[in-house]
Amino acid sequence: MAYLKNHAYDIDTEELARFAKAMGHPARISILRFLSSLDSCFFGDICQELPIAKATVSQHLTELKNAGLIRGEIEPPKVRYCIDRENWDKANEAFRQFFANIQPKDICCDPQN
Amino acid sequence: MAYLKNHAYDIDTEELARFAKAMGHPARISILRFLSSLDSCFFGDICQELPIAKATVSQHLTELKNAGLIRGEIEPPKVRYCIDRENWDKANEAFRQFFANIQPKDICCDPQN
DNA sequence: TTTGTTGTTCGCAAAATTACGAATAAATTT
DNA sequence: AAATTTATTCGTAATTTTGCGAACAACAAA
Repeated sequence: MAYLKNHAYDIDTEELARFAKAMGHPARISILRFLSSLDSCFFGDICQELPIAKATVSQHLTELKNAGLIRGEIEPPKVRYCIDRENWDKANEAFRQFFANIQPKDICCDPQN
Repeated sequence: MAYLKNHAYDIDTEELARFAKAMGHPARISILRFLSSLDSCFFGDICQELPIAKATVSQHLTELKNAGLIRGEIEPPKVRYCIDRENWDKANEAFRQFFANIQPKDICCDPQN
C-alpha cells in the first residue's frame, strides 16, 4: 500500500530496501548467482537452471531488471542477459555499509553475546 | 506459492533470499538501522521512529524475528528489542560472499563497462 | 510461404504482503 | 477493584507476488 506522505523513509533506506526486495526470492538469487558466475548468457540458459516455468523466469528477470541489477539485450531470436555492474557495485556498497554500522559487540543487550 | 519439490534451491540460496526478503521493506530497514545504532530499545521507541501504525510495526518486528535478525524479550509491561548478533553476522557474511563472487570486470558482456 | 525457435505477454488463480482500527492480554498503578 | 500503560492479536481490506499454460511476436530456416 502506498503511503500518503511521499518521503516517509529516506532515499538510502528506500534504495537498500529495493535491492533487498529484488533479492528476496530464491529463484532471483539463483539467477543472480548464475549471471555473476559468467560474463553473460541467454534466457534459455537461465531457464534451464531453474525449476520453474519460463513465463515465471521471465517475470523474475523483469523484476531484476527493474531493480537495476541485470540488463538484457535482444540478439534475435535470443535475449542476452548480464549483471549490471554499476548497480551491482552500488548494491554491494549499500549492504556493506548497512551491516558495518552496527554498534560494537560489547555494549549490545543480547544476553547470548 | 509453495513448490512441489522440496529442495528446489540450495540451502545457501534459500537462506540469503530469506534475509533479503526480511530486508525488503523500508520500514524494516529503518527498524534494523535504528536497532543497530544502539544497544537495545523498547517497542514504543521503534514505533515513534516510523510513520505507520503500531499494529503494523508489530507485524514488521515479527517478520524480522522470524528471519532471525532481531530478538525481543518481555520486560513487563514493555518489550525490549535488539539485533540478533549471531544471525546479523551470518547475514553480513552471506551478502558479502554473494557480491564477492562476481566475475572480474574485464570479461563481462556489458558494453558500458 | 510455411515452419520452427525463442522469449515475452496475457489471463487467470492462489497466496502473501501491507496496512489500519478495534479488541485483547498482561502487568503496574491508583 | 478499577484504571492505566504497553504491545500483540484479530478482523478486514486492498494490493502485490508467484506461478502456470496458452497465446503472441519476432526473427530464422526450410
